Amino acid sequence: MPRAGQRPRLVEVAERAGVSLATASRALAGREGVSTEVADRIRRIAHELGYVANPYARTLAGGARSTVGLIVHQVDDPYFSEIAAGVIQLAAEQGLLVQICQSGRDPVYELRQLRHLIAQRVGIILISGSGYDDPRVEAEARAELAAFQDHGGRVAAIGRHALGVDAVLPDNEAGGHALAAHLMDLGHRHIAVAAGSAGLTTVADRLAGVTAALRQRGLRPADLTVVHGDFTRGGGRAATEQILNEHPETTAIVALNDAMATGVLSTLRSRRVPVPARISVVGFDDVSVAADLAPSLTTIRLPLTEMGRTALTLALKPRAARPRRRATGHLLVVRDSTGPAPTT
Amino acid sequence: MPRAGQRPRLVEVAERAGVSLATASRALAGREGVSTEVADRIRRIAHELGYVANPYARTLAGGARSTVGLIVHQVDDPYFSEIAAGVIQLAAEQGLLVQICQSGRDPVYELRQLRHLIAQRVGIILISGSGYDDPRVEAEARAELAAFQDHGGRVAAIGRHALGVDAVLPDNEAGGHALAAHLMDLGHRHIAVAAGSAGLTTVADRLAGVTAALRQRGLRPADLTVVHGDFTRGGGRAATEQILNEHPETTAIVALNDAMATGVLSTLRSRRVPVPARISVVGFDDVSVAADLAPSLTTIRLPLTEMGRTALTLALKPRAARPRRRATGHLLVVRDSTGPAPTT
DNA sequence: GCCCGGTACGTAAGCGCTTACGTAAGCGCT
DNA sequence: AGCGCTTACGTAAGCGCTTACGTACCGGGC
Repeated sequence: MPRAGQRPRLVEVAERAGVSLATASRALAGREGVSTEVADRIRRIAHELGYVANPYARTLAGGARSTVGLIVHQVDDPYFSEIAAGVIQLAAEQGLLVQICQSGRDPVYELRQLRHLIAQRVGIILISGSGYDDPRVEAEARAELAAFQDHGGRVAAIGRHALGVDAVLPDNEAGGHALAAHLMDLGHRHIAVAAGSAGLTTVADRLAGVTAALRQRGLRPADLTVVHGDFTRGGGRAATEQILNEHPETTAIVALNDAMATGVLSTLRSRRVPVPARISVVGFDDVSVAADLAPSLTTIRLPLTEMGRTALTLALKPRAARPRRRATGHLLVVRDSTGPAPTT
Repeated sequence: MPRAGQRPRLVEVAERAGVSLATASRALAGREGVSTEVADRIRRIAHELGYVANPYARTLAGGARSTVGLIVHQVDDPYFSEIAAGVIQLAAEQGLLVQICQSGRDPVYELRQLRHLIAQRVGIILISGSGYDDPRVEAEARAELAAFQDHGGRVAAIGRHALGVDAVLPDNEAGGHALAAHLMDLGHRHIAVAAGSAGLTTVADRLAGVTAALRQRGLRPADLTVVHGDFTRGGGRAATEQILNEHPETTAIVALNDAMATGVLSTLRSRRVPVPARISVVGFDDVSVAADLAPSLTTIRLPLTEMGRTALTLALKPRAARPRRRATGHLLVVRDSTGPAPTT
């Protein structure tokens, strides 16, 4: 008998179908050992009753955990919100729930969030955002994730390669290379980099691509100005001030992500420096507003939403012998923020 | 005895403390009926063991549900991602987990997500984004939420008032009024509105504010051009095309949110229409990129992140006799996209 | 001295589900 | 007919926790 005002339970479904709890459970789980007619009848009745399994009971009883934990640095950063959108989309299609956490770019806090998710017994953990250069923290995260996987959890990372788990990896080095090459093709020789914190692996990788391109064309790394700061709009502003003051000969600024590029453009505008006539600017990521900045931003396109989907797809597959890696590819999108180097 | 490689259970804590399961549970829940010394000892041991309650078992047994479901239209829309950031922040402070769902601006799909969250037995539901003008769907959502609350769930809405639940309500009408007044102060008399879908209550409310301001100053509503479209960047682009083609006398465009305003600016730029010299543009919401568009956008500031926090705060309080309402206030932020009406 | 009430704890019954194991029926085979 | 094997289902034991109820003990009032 259905209890008034309560959600139907599996027993109700089973009773209505005239079968036992076990059979009903098996039928709804799509497990074998139930004849087709009976299974169909059970499913039909479940649907009629609006039955939805209680995930707490299901998980407690040892069934599949159906929630995925997503760790981002900051949801209101478009880089992460676009990734999150991809994850949430695919999760909804698969009937999974997404629990989202912010780490605030703090490795220690991130570790705490990670432990919290594991304690909450999520089935899948997706961890996005640059890794940290601090071997201690990375090692702890690695160990925690390894243990989690040994107990049947699944993990995928987005944009970090040092965790020993499946990963979706943007082509950071190649992208950095393409940006620098593009600027040099335009005649720029005095290039400055607005880089994020030195402790982020993403920063290091992108920077490596830039310096490689310079070296390839005969410039010495010493010719490159690199200013580190926050990997955010504010960091871009600060870096630009410093570049303008200390390296006035600069004709092009490479911001290592679009958030910083936004700050760079903002400062140049308020300083009335014409872009790209006097200084060219490039970003990295191609978040969706990049095309709407003024001038619209030349940048490296990463398929952010797709990256989110891919990461979840990896995590839904059974664990492989060795961590899988998916490169994202990269695409230089040339817009209005870059132009020929000014002829002195 | 601790089972190898498993997370500690409450029994382990209880055994180590030499007490029964019940006492351990009471102590950790901070319930009374346990002497201070014993409770302290239990808590200390739990901490030493790294014990974290299994939320599935806890919820199944009838304890407090500790997860909050957040429904947004689209996470990668800054309006929602900034709200989400506020919710996630506060949730983390409170030790709650946030499950996030996208409705994709589809009322039917939204209803499905809502039912899904309820079926998942979340404890709190936060539902953000404009309401729909479709009384059938709203009524169903209302009924679903009422039943959910009757079973002890808590609900708060952000930006919708027809759900019969606690709500954080942006000052849509007053904001619309302020925008129109600002433009008229600048001498504009040929104003067009790039409005979102007519079926969204937010659109209707903001539009009402605009027309009220016009009427107040002696313009007839017929003098106002209103073009409906998607409540997105693309919708803003389309609306602008139509306005330029069919109402060339227009000197100011009111976009009813910043996403549309972005599209408006984008189209005006590609059409080489000087802003604000020839046409002024205003938006609504003040998402964080609004200041970085070119020209920077005059808009109505809503405390988005704060709104997310406030909504969760409301939901954490016990239900009141009548739904509570919190107005957000509004602030006209004048930037570079508005200027005096051109002297013909 | 006894009874009463309160406090501090233990006992055990679930919460709704999954699944190992048991069982009965049906089949083909010798 | 009897055997074993498979298939289709039922039985019941938990998963880890909360909580209603029971019990032991202590102090105070008459």
